[in-house]
Amino acid sequence: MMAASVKKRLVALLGSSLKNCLEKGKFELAAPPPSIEVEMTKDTSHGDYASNIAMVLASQARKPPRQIAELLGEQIEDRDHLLDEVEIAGPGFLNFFIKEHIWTTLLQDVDSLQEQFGTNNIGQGKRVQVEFVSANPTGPLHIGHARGAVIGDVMANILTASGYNVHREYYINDAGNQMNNLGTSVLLRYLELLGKTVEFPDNIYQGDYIRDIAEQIMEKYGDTYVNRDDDEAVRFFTDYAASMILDEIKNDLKAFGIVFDEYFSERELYKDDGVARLLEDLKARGFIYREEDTLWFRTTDFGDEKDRVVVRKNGEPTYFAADIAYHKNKFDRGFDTVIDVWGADHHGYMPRVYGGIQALGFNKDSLKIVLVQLVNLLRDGKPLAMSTRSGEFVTMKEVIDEVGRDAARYNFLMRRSDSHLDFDLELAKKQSNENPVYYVQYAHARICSMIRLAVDRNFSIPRYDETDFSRLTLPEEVMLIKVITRYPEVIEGAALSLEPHRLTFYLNELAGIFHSYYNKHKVVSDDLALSKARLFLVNSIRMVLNNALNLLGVSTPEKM
RNA sequence: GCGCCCAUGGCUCAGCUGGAUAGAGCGCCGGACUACGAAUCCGGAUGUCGGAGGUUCGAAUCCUCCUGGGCGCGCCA
Repeated sequence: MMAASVKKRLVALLGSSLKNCLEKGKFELAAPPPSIEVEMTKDTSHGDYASNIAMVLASQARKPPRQIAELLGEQIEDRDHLLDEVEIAGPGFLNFFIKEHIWTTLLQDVDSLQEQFGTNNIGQGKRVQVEFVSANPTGPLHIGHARGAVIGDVMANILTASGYNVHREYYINDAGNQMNNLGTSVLLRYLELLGKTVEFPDNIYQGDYIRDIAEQIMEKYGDTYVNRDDDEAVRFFTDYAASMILDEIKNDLKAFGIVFDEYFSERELYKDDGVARLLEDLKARGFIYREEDTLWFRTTDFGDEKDRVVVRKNGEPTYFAADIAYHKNKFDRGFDTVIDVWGADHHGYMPRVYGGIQALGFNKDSLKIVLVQLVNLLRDGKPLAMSTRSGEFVTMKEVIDEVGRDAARYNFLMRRSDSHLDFDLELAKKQSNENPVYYVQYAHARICSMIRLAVDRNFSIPRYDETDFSRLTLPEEVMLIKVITRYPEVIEGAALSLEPHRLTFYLNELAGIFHSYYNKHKVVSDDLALSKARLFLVNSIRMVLNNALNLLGVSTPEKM
């Protein structure tokens, strides 16, 4: 059974205190009470937690904030004896000083939950789809895709750990002009290989992988297609190439530790005239109009800067038309929340997609679009030029092969996703203090090493009930305990804000406090009870490091 | 030109959804292994939070304008 967090218990205490005040007529409110916020303090001289509720209430209660704080403080009924002291400070903060032994009681969760420690149930089983990567199968994944891939993957992990029922999906854009370009590119290369003189237009894909696929087709089918440049031939080359490339994409993702529940093909949407029927539906709802042989969606109704074409003059639906159908499909599958992870270069596309789902009657809030800024790939501080079409790019696979999966993943998680990221290959490769992933992994390995030593000396990791926590009196130990017990809140916050980077920052903090503690104090000593208590503590740290790194998809080495 | 995002120590970035004296890492200088792993630790300097107004008990955070950067503005995806 998970213990309620101290924060939640304080919120509850304040809630009933407020109720008492109102019932006893200590003050009156002109409006319904706002939700009560309790925050961890930055400075321990302000206690462990603080609430600003008195200041928030001041204007509607028409009393000075400090007076409100006094009244609230008096009416707190601390039946569980959580508190040493409630202090009124500054302009009207209520500062809570928690009894020290309360913290150690929270460590019971680490012992009883083990690998599950840190999980929560804010999701309550709600179904969430996370759609990410979704690169066209026109070439291998490159470094920019890698960042979105990791962020989407870890976000999905965090949501799973928060009680959501998560579905990971990759949308394959395999139905547009770019695909025809791909087919044509391979066809032309194929013809060239067979000795034909061919001209390559500018918009053709030129990477080596195009040539590889052309060679493969040549080996398999000889010159079967040499005199055919008709639509059917192009379609064959397109399908063949797309399938090869998609397989490679799947392999690369797998090597990066990323596995999808579903690869959803854009072509699915066209089956049974799905897109056409959707457009009819929208037309019936009055959002579609015709102008000069094209069909327009009135996205300006939803704040877009101009209306968008859904069916071109040549009669073909646009990518956008399919995308509305796709989002409808998502909601029809019963997801409560749909999350799209996009490259930030698509941000201008957001209003029309939000418009699309609203036109269909879905709630705007049920779609969350997370933008991931593009990555600048550097080597020794110098930028590497990249362009998919010209074939000059560093693939995701090359990056993983060069710097390693752990370092690559961790590097992508060290910044908030909407912030630009410089990814320096040489820096990411360094096994040094410039590379935070090793800092955290080293803490884990160090603890494992310590435990090995302790076991050699016939210690065992004590259970919670066998541990004498009164021996953990050092300030560093109290600090460590507090940071450990904060871990579940970090996950909850990361899940609510869809911000995976919070975990890496937390891990760096935890590892830092541990390393410092380690250098200052000996865990395994002649003092049996003390050693056991400290072993329990460091093993709890190990557990948190293990659980958090698992969520990040980063390994937890026992030796380095 | 219009729209979106960003601007925080020398550099790279956090800042928990408006809280108290704005924090890390790197870099720089000086120290710590006959002690559970030195990929570690300890000590030392650095800020008009791009600028100007506004909102309120309180602003790096919210609103307006300006400056400087990134991206977008296809019947491409």
